[in-house]
Amino acid sequence: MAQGQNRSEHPHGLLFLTDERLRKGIEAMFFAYRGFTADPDRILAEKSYGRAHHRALHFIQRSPGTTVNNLLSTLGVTKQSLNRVLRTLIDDGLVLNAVGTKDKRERHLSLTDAGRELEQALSNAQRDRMRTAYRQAGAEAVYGFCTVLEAMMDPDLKKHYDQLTSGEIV
Amino acid sequence: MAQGQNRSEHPHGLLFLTDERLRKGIEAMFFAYRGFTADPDRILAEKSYGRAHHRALHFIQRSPGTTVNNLLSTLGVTKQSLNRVLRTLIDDGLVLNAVGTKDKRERHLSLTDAGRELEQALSNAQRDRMRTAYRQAGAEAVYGFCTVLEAMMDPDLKKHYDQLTSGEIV
DNA sequence: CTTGGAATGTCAACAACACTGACATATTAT
DNA sequence: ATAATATGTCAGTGTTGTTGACATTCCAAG
Repeated sequence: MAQGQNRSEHPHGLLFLTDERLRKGIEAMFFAYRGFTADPDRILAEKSYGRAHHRALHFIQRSPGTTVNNLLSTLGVTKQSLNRVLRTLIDDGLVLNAVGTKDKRERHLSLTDAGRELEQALSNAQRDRMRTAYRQAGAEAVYGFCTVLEAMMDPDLKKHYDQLTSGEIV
Repeated sequence: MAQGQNRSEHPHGLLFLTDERLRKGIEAMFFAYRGFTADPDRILAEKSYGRAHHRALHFIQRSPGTTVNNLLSTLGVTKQSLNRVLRTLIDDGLVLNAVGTKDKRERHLSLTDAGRELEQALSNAQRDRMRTAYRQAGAEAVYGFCTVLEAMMDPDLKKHYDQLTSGEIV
């Protein structure tokens, strides 16, 4: 029965747009994301932290001195949700919270030595898997990988991504 | 200071394995996954369902007649967690729960017409974004995309993925 | 200088979704 | 008969997200 398959099939080499191929990509994203987070998750569990702590550490490391508001829009969560995570990281001595010099309402976030250490451990674990996958797949595939991922992002999120990858210092 | 950058840099065109590139891929995964789930999430929120319901509907649709145990290992959650979701889907008349004929301990799961309808709506929303991204990136990129994702999966999860994409009927 | 708004922090309540542990019930296999 | 399997359920807990409300501090504009 016609279950809406091949809605986008064209005779001119657009077979990669069939519903079957799209579904395969969807399932690949699901299973790959599980692998993507598996290694950091193990480290986090030991320290009784969660994925949210990893994300905060990552983006603070990536943009040292960033403000809460900036981190908020990068992570896409509410301030209440982020604050709970930041609170524990600050109390545990992993994150520094400095009142802004120019604008004293702002708080500038950065990692302490201990924070950098944990972030490194998490990043290394995650990069190890990525590196293995990259090497296995090859440079060409990696290029395609990033191209498709970028095309999947919401425009608003893509801005944050581009800002980070352009390597500026906030 | 040496922050462990370019740990894997080689002189022979392996620049795609630098820590910088790996970090870019990690961030791409994070932002892309948000886009990946955004559209279904909107539909689910209307019906006060969550992502877990979507996953269950998806894999039941994909393997009609599958058992609870099989779904359990595909999703990688506990039976208590899955049961909560299945309970609501069965009570709401989206999923059928049939006692096995061969082995009466097993329950075979399948979608009702209403279940298929919702699953289609969710899948269409998700596929629309994938299709746009695929078309934008091109066939070559899509091939690389899948290759890298597959290399990122845990071997156990990859088995489930391969089983699904080989198109068998459980 | 007052006032409005921005940036931040915090309290409380709630929901989704994962977990563990324990226990019950069929049913099949040995 | 007994052990193992497949499933369901109850109770409790933790992480992470949400709303809504309210306070504080500070910049900026009238």
